Amino acid sequence: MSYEQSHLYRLRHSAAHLMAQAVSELYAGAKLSIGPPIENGFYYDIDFPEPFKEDELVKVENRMRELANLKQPITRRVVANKEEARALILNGHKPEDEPYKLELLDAIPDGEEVSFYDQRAIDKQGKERSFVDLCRGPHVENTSEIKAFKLLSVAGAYWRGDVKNKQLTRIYGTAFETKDELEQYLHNLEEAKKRDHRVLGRELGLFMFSPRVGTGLPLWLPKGATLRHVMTDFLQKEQVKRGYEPVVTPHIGNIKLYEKSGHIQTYRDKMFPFMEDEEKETYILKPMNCPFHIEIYQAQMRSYRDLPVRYAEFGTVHRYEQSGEVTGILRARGFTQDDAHLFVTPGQLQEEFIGVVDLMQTVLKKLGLKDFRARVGTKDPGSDKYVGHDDNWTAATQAITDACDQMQMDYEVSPGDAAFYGPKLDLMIKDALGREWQMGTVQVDYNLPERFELEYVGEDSKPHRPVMIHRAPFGSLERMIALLTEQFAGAFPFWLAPTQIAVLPIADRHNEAAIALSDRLKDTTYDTRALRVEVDDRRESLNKKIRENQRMKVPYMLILGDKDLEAGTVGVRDREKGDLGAMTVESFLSNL
RNA sequence: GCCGAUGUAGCUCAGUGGUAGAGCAGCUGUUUCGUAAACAGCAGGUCACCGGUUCAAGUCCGGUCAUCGGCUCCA
Repeated sequence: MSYEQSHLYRLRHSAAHLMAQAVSELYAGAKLSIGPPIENGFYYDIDFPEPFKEDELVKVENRMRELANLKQPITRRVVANKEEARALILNGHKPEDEPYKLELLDAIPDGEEVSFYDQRAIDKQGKERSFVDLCRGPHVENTSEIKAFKLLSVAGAYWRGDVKNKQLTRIYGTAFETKDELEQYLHNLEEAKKRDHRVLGRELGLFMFSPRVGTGLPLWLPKGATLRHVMTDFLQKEQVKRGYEPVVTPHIGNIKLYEKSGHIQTYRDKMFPFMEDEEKETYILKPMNCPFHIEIYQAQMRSYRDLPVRYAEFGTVHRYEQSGEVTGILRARGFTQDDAHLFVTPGQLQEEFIGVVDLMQTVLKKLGLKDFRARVGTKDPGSDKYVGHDDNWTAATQAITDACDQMQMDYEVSPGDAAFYGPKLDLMIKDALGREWQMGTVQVDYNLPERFELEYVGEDSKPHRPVMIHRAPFGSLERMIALLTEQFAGAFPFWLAPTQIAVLPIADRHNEAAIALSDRLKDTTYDTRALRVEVDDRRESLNKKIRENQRMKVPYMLILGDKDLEAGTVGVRDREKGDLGAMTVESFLSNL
């Protein structure tokens, strides 16, 4: 049974109504809009006459409890027509008091059933308490079923999700069948916070931010920088195998290039302020790498025999994200895309797209990510933010879905989630707090080749227009590292761990042997790279060294004391399994 | 950007208008240790910043900045 059909879903929906009833009683003039159940709870968007503060949640909660205890039966009422519905919404109020509900009513197509949910009861003072809401339902049968609930937070939310509309106050809450389940959920939330990449990023020494550098501009620390290198090494090797060629391009470029690409027109408000030189030329900090790669493509005549051309670059870009949306390295203002642009003939598009999907599947497998979904972002017909001809959009969308079908990649089509220049396939994954983020992406682009008048000479000696594929299997190194950190709770798999092995001498007299062991390990190649080893020769107890290396999630600790020097062994401790006992270095290495 | 919240030592946090505190980390000394914190001492602060109220502000009020949750937007 799906969540939408479950009793829990109805319970949460009813909890939203109960909250609306409490709010209506407590705040005269509060206008209700919508209040649906969501993945982990519910919310209700309300237009309050005065700002609603978070500390008022307790008051609302208490009132909800009182109303729940009245054991109000919840009944469904279907009205005959919109006039009757209108009267029921207004219930003696003026139309301007119920603008949102009336708008919702107007949006219901004629002929469709219009239903209301009604809950009412007589309280101890003999007064009738009631609440009627325009609603499709379904609901539970009685408000007394709503026992385990909690209001969580207050947020602003635009009416109908449109910034041009008024911002309403959204109150988030959650409800469960039992108090235990509620407690468990709240406990899990606390646990999830410990996995937050911002917390682990600091504890593990991966990256930092400084107010003296700027919002959303991460500083990569040695351990984090190592992680980046391991990831880029891996991907680079995969790409070389698949015929990609590396390129490197600057961080800034002349604005004219970006005017031609269309970025300035569509992207201006997301770009850092422009720079002007003494000759009055304007430069921009690049928000995307594509125009530079296009310049490289265009620098010479291209034959159909040269195609596909695949230019790859770990390109650092800067985007001026709104202050409220910067989130650690999940959403930074400076980040590095594992970018590549493929210039292909229309006939090669399908095969190349499949090749990219195959690369992505390889990457996901290596990273150990399973819990993701694929989304095909298509054009929202109602929006004017897109560039390019409809025919090309249709062909590109077809190419994407065909490739996915052939690669047996399950996907959902999501209108409105295309890039401004073309449709795309995105890989979506959730972070520790359950928020979904886009990681890898492949985008088909007929638009930029046209804007830049890209050509190749075909078999017929005539010029033809190539198609471009933009793709980034990680998406960005920053976001991918954030997501991996949260997925693994900081305990990266061995091949990825910034420090793979810590050598722990028990006493000072073992330091020399520890360093020798470390040197030997560093000369050992694992997964095409030298092993990453650290010696912990601080004058601390063994227990303390173990504790701290355990906290740093180092996969293996090699402990070296008198017994080992004598026997020619090391004490091996596994991050998960604990003490594995003494063994020779050879047998340790062969088990890696 | 907008709505709400938070900002005290490197980190986690206490401090209820009257002389800024703890644990961990750091430093110094002692300890040389076999699988998750040895012991002792020392040092560490413009209580985010600016302004106001008050005899007196970490504490009350206003503004700014940063961070956190959400909306919109995005890799």
